[in-house]
Amino acid sequence: MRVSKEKAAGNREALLRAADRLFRGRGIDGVGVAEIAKEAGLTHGALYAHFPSKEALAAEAFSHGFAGNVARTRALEGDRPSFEDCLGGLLSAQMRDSFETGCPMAASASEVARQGCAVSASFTNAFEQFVEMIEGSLESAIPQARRRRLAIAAVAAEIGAIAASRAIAKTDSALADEVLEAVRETVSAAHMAENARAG
Amino acid sequence: MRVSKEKAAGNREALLRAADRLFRGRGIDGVGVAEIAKEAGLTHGALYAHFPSKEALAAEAFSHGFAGNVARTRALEGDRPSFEDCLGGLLSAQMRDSFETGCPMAASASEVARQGCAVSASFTNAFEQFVEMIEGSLESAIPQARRRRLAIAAVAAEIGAIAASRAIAKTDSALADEVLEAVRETVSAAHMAENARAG
DNA sequence: TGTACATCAGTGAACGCGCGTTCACTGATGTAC
DNA sequence: TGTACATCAGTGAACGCGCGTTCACTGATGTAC
Repeated sequence: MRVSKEKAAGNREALLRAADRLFRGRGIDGVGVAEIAKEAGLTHGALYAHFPSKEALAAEAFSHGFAGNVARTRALEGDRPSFEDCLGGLLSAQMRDSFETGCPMAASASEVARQGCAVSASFTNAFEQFVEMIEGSLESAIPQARRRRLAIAAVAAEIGAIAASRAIAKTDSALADEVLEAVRETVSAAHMAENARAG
Repeated sequence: MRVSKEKAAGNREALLRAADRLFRGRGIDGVGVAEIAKEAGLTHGALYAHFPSKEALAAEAFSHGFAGNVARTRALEGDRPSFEDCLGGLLSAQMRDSFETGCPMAASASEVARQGCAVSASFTNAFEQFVEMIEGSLESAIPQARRRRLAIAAVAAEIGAIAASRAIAKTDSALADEVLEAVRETVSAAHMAENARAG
């Protein structure tokens, strides 16, 4: 039966949150639309009143989830965290172990490459936003082009480090921790080199 | 009907090659056992004479494919490529665009985190081998612990860079290229800093 | 404000399909005599 | 070397199941009068 506009908007939001959580935890191919709808307190048919297809839902859920992570990070780290603070927050065991709230890009990077354009566009958009956020934490003495380069590398390295650390953790937790630390230290070293160069 | 031992071994090999190729291209969840068997010239039932389950096949296919990539890389780059040669070969548009022969770790990093122990163990093993290979390209003036750290970071960054670049390529090919270059330059900068430090 | 009615979010059965795995069977291979 | 037979790689039908999507229907909501 028909529900109020407010209720419908709330249901849509619930679908996005459920999809985001489940997709991060088990992958887009690993979760069915029925389970998403059930978690949102609906039946699967209702999902198609809000989204034309599972892929469209995935694309929107990714954007939605990423925006949530950005907001949470901002609240946690304040207005102007240092570059090293960012690295520390992103490349932590906590970020690795929280599948459903951790970095959505690391959770789905290799999967997105096989999805359609809508999902790729959401990923790209999130990547750009993420880069700008990291770029903002870099000292203005470093030329802009070099800030951007370092920020891009930091984001890409973070994605690889978290994804690899997660894949390894089930087998060798010491190595999984080592991966996070190695990337943290190495990106930080590149940062210091840029600072030294900038004088 | 029964086939000769040689033929059976050949069929097993064909199954591994087909599984490796298809899993890299479309993900483990994205390919069915029937298609793998068909590509190997068999029916799906035969697969279970060689592997106890799809997951076991995935784990072995991953190891098999990774070993193939290592052999191919060795043949291409000779005995002692420089660290920068390694980076250039790994972080190239060619490596990004060849889904089925490119880096298997980048192709499945975020997926492996959700698979069982067997797949995780294969991934971990490959990661370690990869790190040792990169470590071998570093100057011996750098202390061993620092060589290892840099090698781990390079491998993790490579995985993230290729996976992200693939995810982005469908939407923004310029940014996809920028990612590869940024990681190449940044890891190279960290390498130079280590060399300078080592004197 | 009260009434009649069009709208449409949500339901749940049904669609065709492919999934991973099992199993009775086949028949060439490999072995024991 | 020749023969009888056990082995087992491979076949293909069948298992139960969940998938994404569609659709006739329901009934509360929102609107027009």
